[in-house]
Order: sequence, then structure tokens, then C-alpha cells
Amino acid sequence: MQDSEISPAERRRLRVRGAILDAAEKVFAEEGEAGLSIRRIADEIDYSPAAIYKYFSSKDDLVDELKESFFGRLLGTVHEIADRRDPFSVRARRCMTGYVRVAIEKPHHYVAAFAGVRADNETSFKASGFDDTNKGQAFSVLTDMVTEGIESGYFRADLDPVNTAKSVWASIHGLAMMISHLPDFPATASMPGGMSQDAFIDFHSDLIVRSLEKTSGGAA
Amino acid sequence: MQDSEISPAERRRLRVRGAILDAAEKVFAEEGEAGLSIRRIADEIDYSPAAIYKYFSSKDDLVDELKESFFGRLLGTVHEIADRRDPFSVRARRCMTGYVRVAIEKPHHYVAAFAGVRADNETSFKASGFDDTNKGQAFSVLTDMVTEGIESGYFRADLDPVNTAKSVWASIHGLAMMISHLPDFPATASMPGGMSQDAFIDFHSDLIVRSLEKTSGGAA
DNA sequence: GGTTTCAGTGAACGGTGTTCACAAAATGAA
DNA sequence: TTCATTTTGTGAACACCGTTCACTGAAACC
Repeated sequence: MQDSEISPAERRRLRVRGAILDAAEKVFAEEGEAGLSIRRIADEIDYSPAAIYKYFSSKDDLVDELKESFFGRLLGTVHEIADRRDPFSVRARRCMTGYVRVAIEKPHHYVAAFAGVRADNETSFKASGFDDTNKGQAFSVLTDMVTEGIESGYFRADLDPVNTAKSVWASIHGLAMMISHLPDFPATASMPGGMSQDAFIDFHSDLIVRSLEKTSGGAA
Repeated sequence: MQDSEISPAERRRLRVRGAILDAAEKVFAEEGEAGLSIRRIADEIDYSPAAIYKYFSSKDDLVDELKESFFGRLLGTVHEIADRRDPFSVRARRCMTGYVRVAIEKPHHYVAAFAGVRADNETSFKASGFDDTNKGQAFSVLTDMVTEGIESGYFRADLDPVNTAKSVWASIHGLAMMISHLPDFPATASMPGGMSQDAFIDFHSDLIVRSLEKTSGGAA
């Protein structure tokens, strides 16, 4: 009754669908969208390439599901941090550092989640499910955080929460992208001078919150 | 003597090579790497696809040249701004705003210039000519700027120029990426509330320099 | 039982980057 | 000029790609 709302056939179908996504996820995480091919997924799960089109209408469709799933997880993490009972200043920092740490765990996913948007032509967000579901959330948690910072007196009162949130997002996005593309970013070989990646993420987040704070050093 | 150091044959070769790059550039700017194919370039310049391989060893080779050329132009702009005789505070801001404005003029180029790096495996920078020629320059101009800001008393003295420069770069890179991927970024539809793109670039740059400044509001 | 739906397949289409044997033309030397 | 050598350009092919489609076989429904 409560358990078998779905028929065995449906369950079987869902299992195959899951297997496809799992195989795709594995290849995608390791080699990115370039290394992922329908034929390869089919090989991995012992089906014919055409079979996959009974479960996904196109490769883009399949990949979009991977991206959205990852972005959802990323957002979940940030949301979870934002809801913790920590002092504001540590919560704010941890939202940022958490964002980039989860983002760079799967660099290909993170890059692809943004890359797909402009992909073709005038699909403009909507199509890739970016605007409504995911980005809206990613954005509101940030806006709320900035608003809270202003109201609680941590941040400058003359900041517009919406644009400030966008700027903050751009800054942490930049770091996440840098590390995703240049895996050992903070140490660019030409400049081996040595902060660790973890330390640098903290440093970057520090600079960002500092740009919003009321006073530089002498408040408390 | 001084003019014809190169033979007519070489000049002819260079002209064909240039035509290939021009055709590629045009397609790439409009449709990105996805829309660019060897056969299409060949069509455009009335050659056979195989002919292109007499001038470039691979498509990646060709595209790398486009990327590097673009990145060179981007760097040139920033360098030119950095060398102007403006007061430091406006020079610093204009370096950033100039960077993102030039970057987003050719979004596909800018994105590709970073995307290619991790592309395959353990080529790690070196391969794509990122580390030695271009990134080193991009980085030194930033480091110099930060150092100048510290020495002239504009920026906090406790900042490490190298890591600070990296953080600043990540922040402006983030905005450039955002706009490149989401062409009308500051106005994300879910939040139509209204800064123009230009105004937002200024706003973002302002926040960045503010994070480095000695005092928030009451210096002068 | 018969019928209808649907998962799964093999073959094909048009596209991709790339290679290779070959022709044609330019170059250099005698 | 004539011959040999190098270089430029080609067409056909290879191996891959995403996708479609007519088709089989088996489950599902009545």
C-alpha cells in the first residue's frame, strides 16, 4: 500500500534509468563532457546505444540532469550551512568557503553547470532549468544573508542587498572556476609562493566579507 | 633588404595561414568552439579540409592560437591602462573594469581561454601555453598594482601582494565568467531589479578595491 | 486467447577530427 | 632548360560521434 505505489515495471524502468545516470555520472566526473558519449554509457551498462533514447530524449537531456543534480547538492550544502546556529560572521564565511569546496569536488560538474547556459542561442536560462529552480535559490540564500548582515550591523547599511549578493556570488564563483580550471590554482608554478588551497579559500572569503563590513578593523 | 626578409613563398604561406585563422576567428566569435569545424573553415576559405593540416597540426593547435591571441589582446589592454598617468585609485579600478569589459566582448574566447587548460589530463598549464607566456604577465601586472597600492598607502599594509593579487583576479574573473555565460547577468530575470551591466561592473570593482583599502570611509 | 504497448536492437544517416597515398606545382641545382 | 626535390593541395578513407527508424520479442492488459 504505502510502499508499492509503483508497479514492478516502473521500478525496473527506474533502475535502468538510474544505471544510465550512474554510469554517466562516473564518466563525467572523471573526464568531463568531452569524454562522455552515448555509446560509452551503453557499453558500460551492456545496452545498445539506441536503448538510452528510450530513457532520455537526447544527450543534452541526460547531461542536464547530471548538472542539475549536482547543482542541487551544492545548493543544499550552502543552505544547510546558512541554517546553522553559528554566529553570523562565521556563518557568512562558511557559506562561501563551503560553496567553493563543494564546487571544486567535481570540477567538471561545476564548470558544466554554468557552461551549458549560453550554449546554443537564445534559449537564455529558462531552457537549462537554471533560472527558475536553481539559480533563484542560490540567489535568495545569498540575498538573505547580506540582508541579515546589514540589519544586524555587520555590513554597511548603504549596500543594496540584491546587487551586493550578485557581486559576492561572482567573486566566489570566480575562485571556484579558477580552481576548477587550474587544479592547483593558488600555486601557479610561476608563483609557487605558498598558501595552500584551503588557506587561500579562507583568505579569499575573508577579503569578500571585509569588503562589506562597516569598519575595517576597530568595531568591537 | 629591410622589408623582404621573407621570401614570396613564405609570404604566401603566411597569407593562407592568416586566412584560416581569420575564418576560424569569425566562426568562433559567433558560435564558439562548438560551431567551429575544420570542414567549415575549409569551406569558408575554399580549401579542402586536409589542407588545413599543412598549417596546423590539429584543431586544438589552431584554437589554441585563437585563445592565446585573444588573451594577449586582453592583457595588452590591461597593461595599457596600468601604464597610464592616472591617480592610483582610478587606475586600479580601470584595470579591473577594463579587464572584464574586454573579456566579455568575446565571451566564447574568454571562456575557452580558461576552459582548455584542464581539458585532457596531466598537461597542467604548460601545454596550453598558459603558464609561461600569458598567465605570468596577467599576474605580474596585478601583483605590481597591489604592491603599489600598499606602498602608496592606499591598501592595508598587512596584505600579501601575491595572494591578494590572486584573490582580486579570481573576483574579476568571476564576474567576467558570469557575464560570459549568462549574457544579461546582473538582471537575472528572477531579479530584474535594475543595475545596468556597466554600472554593475563598476560596483563590483568598487567592492573589490574597498576590501583592500586601509579605511572604509573616512580617510581623505 | 488475442491485442496492444513498450523495452531493446542493428543498421543506417550525416556529422566530426584526422591520416595517407597521391597529384600538382613551386623551388633549387645542373 | 631539364631534372630532382620539396612543398601545397586533394579525395578517399577510418574511427568516432548523436540520433533515427523499422523491426523483434516480451511483457501487460482485457
